[in-house]
This record gives sequence, structure tokens and C-alpha cells, in this order.
Amino acid sequence: MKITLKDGSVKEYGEAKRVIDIAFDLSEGLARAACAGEIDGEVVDLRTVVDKDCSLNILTGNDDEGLKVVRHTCSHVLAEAVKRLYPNARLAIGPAIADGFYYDFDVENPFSREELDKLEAEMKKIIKEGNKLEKFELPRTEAIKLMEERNEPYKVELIKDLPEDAVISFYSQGDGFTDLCAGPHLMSTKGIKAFKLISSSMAYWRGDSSKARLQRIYGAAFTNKDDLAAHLAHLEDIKLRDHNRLGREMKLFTTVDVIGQGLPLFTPKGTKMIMKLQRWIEDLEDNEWGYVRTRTPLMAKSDLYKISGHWDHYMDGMFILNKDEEDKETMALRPMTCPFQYYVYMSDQHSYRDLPYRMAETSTLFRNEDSGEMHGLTRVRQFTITEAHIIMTPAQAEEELARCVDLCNEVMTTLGLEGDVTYRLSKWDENNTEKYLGDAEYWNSSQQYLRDVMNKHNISFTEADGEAAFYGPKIDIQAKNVYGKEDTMVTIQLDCAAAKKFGMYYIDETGEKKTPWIIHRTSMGCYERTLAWLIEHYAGKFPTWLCPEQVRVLPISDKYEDYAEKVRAELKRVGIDVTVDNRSEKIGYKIREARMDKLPYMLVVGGQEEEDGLVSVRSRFEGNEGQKTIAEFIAQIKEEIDTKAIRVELPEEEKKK
RNA sequence: GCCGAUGUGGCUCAAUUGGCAGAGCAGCUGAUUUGUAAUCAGCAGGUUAUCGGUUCGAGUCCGAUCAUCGGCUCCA
Repeated sequence: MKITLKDGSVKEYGEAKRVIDIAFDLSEGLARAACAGEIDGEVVDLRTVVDKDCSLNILTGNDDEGLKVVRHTCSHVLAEAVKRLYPNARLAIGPAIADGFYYDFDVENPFSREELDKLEAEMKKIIKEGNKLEKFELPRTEAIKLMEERNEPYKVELIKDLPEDAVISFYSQGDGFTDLCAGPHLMSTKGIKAFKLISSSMAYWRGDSSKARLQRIYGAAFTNKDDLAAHLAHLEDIKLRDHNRLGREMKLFTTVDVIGQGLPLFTPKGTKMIMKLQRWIEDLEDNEWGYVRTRTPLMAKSDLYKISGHWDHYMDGMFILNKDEEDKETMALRPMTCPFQYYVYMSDQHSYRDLPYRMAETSTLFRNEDSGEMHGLTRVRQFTITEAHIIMTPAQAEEELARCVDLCNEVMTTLGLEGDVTYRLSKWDENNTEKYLGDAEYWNSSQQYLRDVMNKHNISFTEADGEAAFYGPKIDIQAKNVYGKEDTMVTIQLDCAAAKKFGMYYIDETGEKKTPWIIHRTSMGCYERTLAWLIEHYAGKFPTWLCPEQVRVLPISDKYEDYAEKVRAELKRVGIDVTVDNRSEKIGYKIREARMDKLPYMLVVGGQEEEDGLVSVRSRFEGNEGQKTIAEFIAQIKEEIDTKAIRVELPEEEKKK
């Protein structure tokens, strides 16, 4: 028979051979790495006998199908380990899944983490023993008999459900373990190089809640230890960073069923962080970037939205009040601030000399998102953004757009997030024009305008159709969350049409009325999303200036409470967020809690410190920073807070104890 | 909104075929007065998301609603 190999070469054999024997004939290394064969495109067991011409590919752990075999065999090893430690356990099913495998068992008690660790140790023993997996087939009645003898009711049920003519195969390994299985499997348990039991949970037999409650053990398995380590690190990282979990854990926000979906409540800590962001950004915009601040209503009559176009293009996205009540005015909660600020502009007559006129507002918006859309802090129904509208002459547009981008850069850099973002030109969808205001000429020219500005300022960006606002194209600054999902963090939009609709004008040099252009933009985006982003980026270990609790004073015992209070008051006087932990606990306990709370600074105070007016500084960044005077410490932390410094945390082993 | 899964003290989870709702951590109280990642003891905490149904009896079964998670769609 002729065997065509992956590289196109042909091997000829006089007699039928098993796939594994052909692999051995090719190279011993290949045979050792072999997980399965692929005959004419079909995945087969290594034990499959080849007896006719075919194309054959030897699959290893580097092939998806090969890796699946490793994982599947690993599930059998788990089952054998469970049987050894819990002889009364009954086997259900154990397939390979993404990143690993699971196996369902009928056991008396759920598995604890400690039990999983013991099972893991037993599995390592089994792998070390390196027993061969033997495959055999049985006629139906004998297969049922075998499983009945072994007291495996779930397996009996599985066999009985198989079609009458099905080939019923088993794999056994070592002396005691045999499992009903279609395969394929590795030749020996030694082929499993890297695995870890991840978790266990309850699962119903056949996913049916009326059936038996089983315990499912999930495991991860890879071809080498590095891949496994990378996978575990990734799982750990995601769990530790996910803002929706960490933010609640750190008591930054919460949600309440009766309040509703997409309506997070900020607790004092989360509010503190948002206020720090807000005070900073408002001062920055007003004092350094030339903005004036407005404060406008959160709702308006429907008439306003009819002029703005929201009524026709955005009605589903708004919360509408009194809609069907005849005697009452129909109102809507605002989904955007634009028209409100336009009327602020129009409350005065403006000359070209007043332009650009930059109006900023810390603006709360409401959007009636579909119920399946809400997620943590990144997709909510009420949110607050750092919004602004810049009214300008067309000639000023380029510079103003560039300034908006520069301001965002300053914000991102200060927050330490600049490395996380990508720029996107969000365009309309020319195949779905009724969603948008204006014609193709308007869209093409304004899109080209934004494209030119970004090119001129050397910003690399992607382009996306159908992502524009209904009234104009956008420069969107995008960031990904821990799960790889992308969200818009900042948006800068050019609008050459709205001013005319609202009758906005300015008086130019010649005394004529002219229609301005408008930029809609955010500088930091919305506080909810930015907070979520910060939580995930820093895994909750925020730069000191943003921390809701920056310093905790830890008296050694209640003898030093007065001194601790003195230290606290001195720090508080200069605006540092500081508390005292004066519970009657050991210092080790207080330090442990402060570290788990991710505090940047702990000040240990006892007799030594009180005597000399010192504090023992322990930081998240370097560990024990030694004794300092109160004044020294205040100077140090004030400098760090005022400059919004991002101190780097040393690896655990380099921290001073 | 659609498809799928889930819902038990603040958190992580337990509760056999429907049969007295439990534990650890957190919290509170008391004792302890502590020198750099967990002192001891006690107490309290629940209309099992909500509403309705089946049943002698419902965390468990059925229906509806609400919320959460994953995906679709949509968005800052």
C-alpha cells in the first residue's frame, strides 16, 4: 500500500500497519509527539490499522485536533484518579473543551479545592506511571454487561442509547480503569505534559435539571508547561482585573435589582474617585484649555428634539415622558447635551472675535439601551460625560480638532492609559443613509476633513463604516477591556450642519451673519467607563492621586491612638485622604488588610515614632520605606499627588521587608 | 429586544428522591495591647431575586416578572 504524507512524499509498505507504527517508521521523535492520525482528512486513533492507499498526516499537540486528544486523554486520567480516591464515584461523561476538558462524576459531596489538589497529585502519579491506553471493542450486550458489572449506570444508559449497529469501544489504562469511549486517545498517559484542575461545579446528568446532580471538574491542558502557565496567568489576570467584579469587591459601586438595569450606584469610594477625576478635568479644561462651563437641564420638551433631529433619528434611544397623555407636554430625558448648549450660545450675539467659543459641561445623559446591552460600568442607561461643544468658524476647525486630540492625549497620558488606545475614523454607512442626516456630499467632505486632520498630525487610525453619529463623522478613541471587547472612550465629532438648523450664527469681519461649524467632543469620556478602564488597567492599584483612601495610619496598639490621630489630622489638613485603623488587632493583621485594600501608603506608628514625631512608611510600591518625619512624608506624598505621578510597583521579591 | 445559562446572608459556596435553610470569610460584641500579610471567644445576619401556582409540606417542581453572565444586535 502507498501512504502519501503531509509533505507530499510517498511511503510504501508491504503489510497493514498501525498509524503509530508508521509514525515510528518516519521518526521516533514524531512517534513520541504523535497524538492522533488523520487519514484522508479524517481524524483517527493512533491504533487505527492502515491497510490501503491513503494520505496520512500525523497529528501532534501543535495541531488543534491533536491537542484535543491530549485533553481528552487527560480527562480519562482525571477519571482514573477520581476512581482511585473515591471508589464509589460513578462516571458520567468527560469530553475535551476549549483550553482543556471536564469530567462529570456522581459523588456524594462536591469537590473542594483541597480535593482537587489531591486529585491533581494522583493524576501526576498516573501520568508518571505511564500506563498504556488499550483500546478494545465489545458487542452491545457484552458492553452493557461489562458496565453493569462495574456498576456504571450512566455508561449503561449511554450504551443503550447508541444505535443497534454502533461499534462500542472502550479504552483501558493501568490495572483497573476502563472507560466507554470512542477515542481517539494517546498511546500512553505519559503524553500529558501540562495540566491543571481549574474548578468544579454542579452539572446535571445530560444537562437536565430533573436528572441526577453530578459534580463536574474542569481542567486545563496544554502541550507544554509554558502554554499552561500563560493560560493560567491569563485566567488569573482577567479575574483580578474585571472591573465588574473588582469594582464591586473594592466597594466602588454596586447595583440594586429594584433600581434597575444599567443604573449603577457609586458608593463613597467610587464617588471619591469620580470627584477627583471631575475636579481635575474641569479645572484643566477651564484654566488651561479655554473652556467656559455651562449647566443645562437634564430634560426638555419634545419640540427641542424635533429640531435637533433626535425625535426622528434617535427616538428609540430616549426615555420619553408623558408620551401618550393628552393634557401634558411630552418631555424626554436628554441623550445628548448638544442642543442645550446651542441655546446657551444663542442667548447672546457673538462676533467672530468670540470664536472659538468652547462650552464644557459635566453632563449627565440618559439612553434607553436595550435590556441585553447593559454591562457593569461600561454600558449603562445613565452616565456622566466630560462633554463640550466648540462653536467656531470653518477656518478654525482644523486647529480646534487638533487641540481636542491634544487635550485627550494629555488626559490619557496623565491617567497612564495612552498605551491602551487606538484611533478610529467613524464614518456613516452609505448603504443605510436614512439613519443619517445630510447627503453623501456632506458626509464625504466632512469625513475627508477628519481624515486630513489626523494624517496631518501623524495619528494612525482605522476607518469604520456605520459608526458615525447620526449628525456627523467622529474621531473615536477606542480601548479594549480585559476580555478583548472594544469600547469608545473618547469621541471628537465634526458637525457642519446643526448650526444652520438651530439658526446659530456669528457676525464676521464684514458685519455679515455667518453659520459656524461645531465640534462635539469629550475629553475624558464618561466617568463610568473611564473608572472601569482604570480599574482594569491598574487591577485596582490606582495611582496615589486617584485612590479614594491614600494613606492609612496603623497604630501598634491603642496606646498610640492619640498620636495616630495627630498624624491623621496633619495629613487631612493638606487634603490627603487618610484614615486610622485603631481596631485592637495586631500590626500584621492591619497591614494585611491595608494591602488587600490596595492602599498606596501605610504609616505604622508606635512608641518609637511618637517619641520623635516620625512615621514608619510602608508603601505598595517599595514595601518598607523606613522612618520619616511627618513633614517629610507629607512633602513626599503631596508632590506625588500634585504631579499625578504614577509610581511603579516593584516586584514582590524586591520590596523591602 | 433576541438566543443560551444563572439567581441561597455583604462575599465564596453547601443543603439526598420535595421533609427543621447550613459553613468559611467579612460584620458586630467582649477579651487581648500587639512592631510589618490572619490573636481568641461569643453574637448577629436569610420571606432562598420577586409574584403566583402545584403539594400535607417548595431553596428544590410549574408559570410569569426582575436581575446577572455569555453571545447577537446596538452604543459613549
